Formats: sequence, C-alpha cells, structure tokens
Amino acid sequence: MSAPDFQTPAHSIQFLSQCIDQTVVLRGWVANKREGKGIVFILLRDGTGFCQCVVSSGSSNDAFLEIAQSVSLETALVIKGLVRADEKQMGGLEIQVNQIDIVGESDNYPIAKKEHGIEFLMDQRHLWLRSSRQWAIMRIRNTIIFSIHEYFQQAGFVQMDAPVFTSNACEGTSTLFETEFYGEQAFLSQSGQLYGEAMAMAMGKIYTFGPTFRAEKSKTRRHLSEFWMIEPEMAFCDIFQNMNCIESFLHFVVKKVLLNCKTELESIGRDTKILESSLGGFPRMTYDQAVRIIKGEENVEGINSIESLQNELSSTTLKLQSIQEEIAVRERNLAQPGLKKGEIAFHQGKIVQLKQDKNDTEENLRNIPQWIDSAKNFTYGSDFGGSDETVLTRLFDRPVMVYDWPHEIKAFYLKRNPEDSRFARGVDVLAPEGYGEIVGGGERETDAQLLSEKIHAHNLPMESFGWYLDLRRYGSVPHAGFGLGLERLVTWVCKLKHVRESIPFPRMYGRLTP
RNA sequence: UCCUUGAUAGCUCAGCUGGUUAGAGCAAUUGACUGUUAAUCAAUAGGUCGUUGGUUCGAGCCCAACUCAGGGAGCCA
Repeated sequence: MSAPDFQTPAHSIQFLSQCIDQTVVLRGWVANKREGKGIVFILLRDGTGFCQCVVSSGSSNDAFLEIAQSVSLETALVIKGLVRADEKQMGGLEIQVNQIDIVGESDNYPIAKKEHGIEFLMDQRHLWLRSSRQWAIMRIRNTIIFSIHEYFQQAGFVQMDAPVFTSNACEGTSTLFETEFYGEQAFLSQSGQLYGEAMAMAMGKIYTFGPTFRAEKSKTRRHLSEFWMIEPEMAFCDIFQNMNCIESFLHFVVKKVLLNCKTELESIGRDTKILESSLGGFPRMTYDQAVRIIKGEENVEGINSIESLQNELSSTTLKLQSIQEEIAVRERNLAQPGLKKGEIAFHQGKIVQLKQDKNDTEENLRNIPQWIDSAKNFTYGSDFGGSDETVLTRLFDRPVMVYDWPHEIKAFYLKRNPEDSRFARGVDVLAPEGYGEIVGGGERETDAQLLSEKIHAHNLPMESFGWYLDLRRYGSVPHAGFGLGLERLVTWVCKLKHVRESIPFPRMYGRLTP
C-alpha cells in the first residue's frame, strides 16, 4: 500500500474518452462494486461522471487486489490505470487499474443498491445527492441556472437582487414567514418583483435571482417553502413584448439543456420529445378562451378536454385491471413448488413494482373524476386550480401562455387591459405534461390613482407603498416582467415526480433537515 | 385547515375472516466463483409490528385518540 497520490493532477471521468490507451489518475468514490475470484469491478464516480475500473491479478499486484476487495460503497479512492475502450461499458470505456489507494473508508453506507422510499431518501438527502439520478438532476439544474444568466446577460439585462427581509406582504395573498428585524416585525420575501420595477427604472432591463419563501402548509408535488426565482423586469415593455421575451428565454434554456445534458437526460430516462417540440412557438390564449377549453366548450385540434379526461379514466380503469391480473399471475407462479431462489426474487421484485404501480393508478382513479367534475363546473372568474392546469395543458405538446385574467383574482399591480377593464394584463405560462404554472408575470399598472385604489381595496398598508408609487410619479413608463420558478422548471425539464428532487436540500412543510 | 391512503427487520415489502414460535428479498457478516452490469450461490445474524388507551380467552390484524408520512383540495413560481 502506498500513500494516496494528491499531487498528480487527476483526470475527469467526463473527458476520459480523449485518453484512450493512456495511463490516468482518478480520484473519486465507489458507486458500486461487483467481484469474482481474482477480479473486482469498481464503478467509480468523481462528480463529473461514472466509470468502471477493473482490478485483476493480471493488471495489478496482489496487494492492490486485496485493497480493491476490501472497499465498500462510497469508499474514497485514488486510482491509477490504463484507459481501455470497451463498447459494453457506460461511456464506452473502462480502466485497467495498476494502483489503488484508499483515502477515506465507508462502513455500512445507508443507501443500498435497490429502490428506497421517498421519506427514507429525504432523511438521507445529504448522501442521496451522490446517486446517479440525483447527480444528473443537479447537473441539469446547473445547466439551467447557467443558461438563464447567459440568456439575460447576452440580452443586456443587469442582475440586481431584491432584499430577502421585507416589511410587508407585498401582494397580500400568500402566507409569509414571519421573522424579526431588530425588534421590528419582518417577513421573508415572497417576491422581489416590486423592487425589480424600481431597478428596471434605473437600468432599463434587470433580473433578480434569489431565494423566495412561501409559508403555505401545502403538501403537493409542486410546492416548496423555499425556492429560487428569476424575475426579469423591463422598462418600455408591454405584455406582448413580455410574452415574446418569455418564449425566447425558455427556448434558449431548453435548447441548452438538450445540447449540453444528453448524458444526464439519458441517465434519468427523460423522453425529450416534448422538450424538442417546446422549441416551437407557444400557443397564446386569453383567460376566456382557456376557460372555454377547460369546460369542454372549445376543442383543441379536435380534442375535447372533458372527453379526453373520460378516455383517460376508462384507460386507467383497464390499466388497473391488467395490473391486478398480472399480480395474480405472478403470485400463482410464486406458489409453485421447486422454484429457484433467483426466480422467487425475480417474481417478488416484479410484484413489489406492480403494487407500487397499482397504488399510483388507484390514486389517479380517485383524482381524475374530481378533475372532470372541477373542469365541468369551473366557475368563470375564478383562478385555475392545479387540476384545471392539468386539464388544459395535457392538450398541448409545449408550454401554453394564458393572458388577460379577471383583475379581481390577480395581483394589485397588474395593468388593466385598456380596451376591456374587466381584465388585467397578467400572463401565466403553464408547462405541459401536467406540470402547471412555471412562470407568472405581466404588464404593470402605471396609473398611480388606480394603484392607490387597488392598494386600499386589498387592505394593504399604504405607507409601505410610498416608494412604489414614486415610480409612477417620476418618469413612469410602460413596463413588464415575469417570475420563473427555477425548481418547477427543473422538475418539468427532468420530468420529475416531485419538485423536492429538483433542489439540493428541499424545505417544505414538515422538512427542515438535513 | 379539509378530504384520502398509509406506518411490520437497516431498506423495500408479505402477513387472508383475530388463533401455535411474525416471513421474504436486498443490505450487513462469513465462505464459494476470473468479465460482472441492482452479479450469482450457500450460511449466519437481525423485530417492544408508529404511540397511548380500549374490546377479546387471545390483537400486527378490530375500535378510539394522537404522532408522522404519501397523494389531493385550497394557495402558489
């Protein structure tokens, strides 16, 4: 055994394909290990990728083989070896190891090489982040963050951030986290948008990028208590220019992910068809039209929302039946005598999977009728619920933009449609595949009088908005912007089941650690 | 806050209508095997059935309350 080598610059697994037939040094952790007599296969991960390293008596001396046999999951290693092309392997290559040294041992790593429940994994989030799926998601998240900056910086926006401590509930709707600021009551920011408006009047085009807090005790797959939001704001901009900006911005980000994250998308099994079709123009519709579609009064390319839901309901019922039949068949197979251990394990594994499927399907069967109900009985004038968004977006293969909302249900600062004052010039972008709202924005009200009235009507403390009204007194211009929920975008791009997988350490109702 | 589903070994789950000593796979430990892809095979060890109370000759299973978690509603990016 030698001292671990920290001096030689290590190679990144990411770029190993450029080092075929060369000797390289890798530093990383054991992601998996399999062994036979006189041969050990170590799947090494170094943060940039995964690579199989083979230690055998042929390529390495016995002392190193013994070390390789002794390593356990997540042992930290320095490995020196020869890069060999091998089509069968992940990344098309593997390492013939000449030298292996342990840097840090790892006994009884809690996350096993099998499926785990979500609660257990969340308790182990600090370790779960090491697994390949989480690795891929975080790499995609990183690409999204970087391309967001790239897009806005290239387009001449200046990043200027809003404060996290605020003195008031700026929109007066959501529940805020209360805290204390030198003896004064303060809240954690739920949006930097009002500040964004002030900064846009100083810079022309700005964007904020920071954490945002919502204290609703919400327990759904699309909600987090703490999340990251990007809020661009543009002076001299109306709602239609705003929608153009949203569209070209999302195109840019999705294109970058498709281009730079092929491995990652593949490793999480993301079908990229919808991402590709999302590079086309987004359908734009008014609230009125969207309501007609939800209620089934207007079809989208011949498809009726209610009918398609009912079809889904009957196909889900059939699916449940076939799952139950398959479970029964497998259980009968299991009951036969003289099965090999491997066969038993195989059938049991399938049954566990099928039962999971069955639970999900039953969940859908409970939910879909409620959605049909809520779509049919949608009351004109109210906001869309999660199910209404699902009903609408499943008819499209790309994000949908809904604008001109009844002003009563939208924030006070949104501009009225000058041609029809019942509507406010807000826009929501709804992601396809059931993911719902990823962007909310709109053109801002410039009429100081109307704004004051709205602030009164919403029972908001006028004294907190003096500075905001100043923006309308000194060189007021048409302006617009939007807020993008980073995690919701990541969740949709990766097609995750739950938004909590899209952030390294999620904070939500009932979850403050790790 | 409301509706709904659940809590059994370190993990994932069985456990039928209440009935002897609560089971399996994975992980762990020991051994076998020179090309494995969640490797395989053999053996060992591993449990106060979420908590409290109740019904019963007898409770993992029935009842009540509570705690925690999944999903949904509301609210929201």
